[in-house]
Amino acid sequence: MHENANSLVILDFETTGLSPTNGDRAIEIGAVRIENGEITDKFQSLMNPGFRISSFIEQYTGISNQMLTKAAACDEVMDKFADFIGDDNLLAHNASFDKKFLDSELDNIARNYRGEFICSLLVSRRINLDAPNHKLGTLIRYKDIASDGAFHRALFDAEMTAKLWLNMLGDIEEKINHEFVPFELIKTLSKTPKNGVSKLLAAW
DNA sequence: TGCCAGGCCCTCTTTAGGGCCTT
Repeated sequence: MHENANSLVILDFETTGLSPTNGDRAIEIGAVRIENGEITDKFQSLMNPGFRISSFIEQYTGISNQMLTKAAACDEVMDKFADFIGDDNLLAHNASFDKKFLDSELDNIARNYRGEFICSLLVSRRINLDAPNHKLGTLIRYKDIASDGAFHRALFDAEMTAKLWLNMLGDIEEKINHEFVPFELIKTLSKTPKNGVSKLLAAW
């Protein structure tokens, strides 16, 4: 783990599709940094993938081809984003998706990161047992978290994921004998079968 | 031409299939 275990970068990509191995690219990155329970920094940028995006993605995200022609290239934006995340640990909602795009885009420019990825979706499935489902928008409503903006834009989704995360940390804190939730506990929790979660939290 | 993601997790499971999530 890196030096500042209290600092976490919560990120969200908008992309041209689901799979970088099929040629999909990132078109927007949004991220916030939280330290000691507060948002202390943010990053947002559109990026030009070098080809036209589908009308489905234009509609889904509200990001148009016209907006992207004016944006900086992916390589340029991702270089700045690699500086932003530094060595912080990382979190995303369904992290396996954002991780594969982060890895792919950073591979293109020979950049890297040293932080560890954790996933708010995997944690939610273990602690929000009564939620109707674990989509980001559903969980925001389920938790009564105020949201005023457009889902499926990168910075808004990153901000909402951060609020959801802080809310879930509060729930976990109430169940353990710690003043804060250790990163190691989150990693263990993410791999614990649902029926073992109560016992795990009680043991901390 | 025709193909078109993949990790997690449950179950009527493990010699597998399918739903959930992300764009």
